Amino acid sequence: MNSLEKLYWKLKSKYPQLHQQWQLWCKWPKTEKEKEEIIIGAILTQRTNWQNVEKAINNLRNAHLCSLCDIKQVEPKMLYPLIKPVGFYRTKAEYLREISKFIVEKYRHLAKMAQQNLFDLRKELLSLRGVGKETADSILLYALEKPIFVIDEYTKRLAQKEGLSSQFSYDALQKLFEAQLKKEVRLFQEFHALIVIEGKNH
DNA sequence: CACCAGGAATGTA
DNA sequence: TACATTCATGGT
Repeated sequence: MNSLEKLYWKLKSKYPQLHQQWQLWCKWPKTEKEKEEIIIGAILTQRTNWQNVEKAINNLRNAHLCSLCDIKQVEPKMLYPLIKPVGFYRTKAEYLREISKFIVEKYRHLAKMAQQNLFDLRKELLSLRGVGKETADSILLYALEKPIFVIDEYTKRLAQKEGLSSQFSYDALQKLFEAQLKKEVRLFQEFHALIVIEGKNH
């Protein structure tokens, strides 16, 4: 077992059950609707905490605007009051419309989208406004179930603390994780979730 | 009022 | 490619 595998098992035994939010993100299998909510959540969670995202997601659900197809149809302004709790709600409403429009018009639904290869999908996602590496990779891993490791601030901090690498850029860490772990979607999902839980716990 | 919260976009060497 | 700076809001 290498150092990353050891770290995974250490965290897994430390947190035998995932925090509420991560039960959805790591759930298996997911419905198409749940996958769409993951994408919506990935945009909304930027620069805010999950508690606020949950409020917004609930508002969207109650308004029957919690699917990519629905969001694509409505004026972004309709989303303002619903997603207000997450902050940056004007910008995020635009981002949601943009990604929904892109996915629905190009692929129609996520199952179709997931057939596209990882490299092209990542490039497409990164070309959208409001989607950087972390958000793109979160969508790829948790909604499209592609084997790509998500790096975030918690991952960087933990990597430094554990002395896992000499480089801590996004790309360097992603390469490291993917090289030392089996490229299994479930493993990548759960490991990243555990890293965040550990990070928030400190 | 200050600070926090799972970033992204742009500029610079 | 990597690091620094700038931008953008509501909750506590």
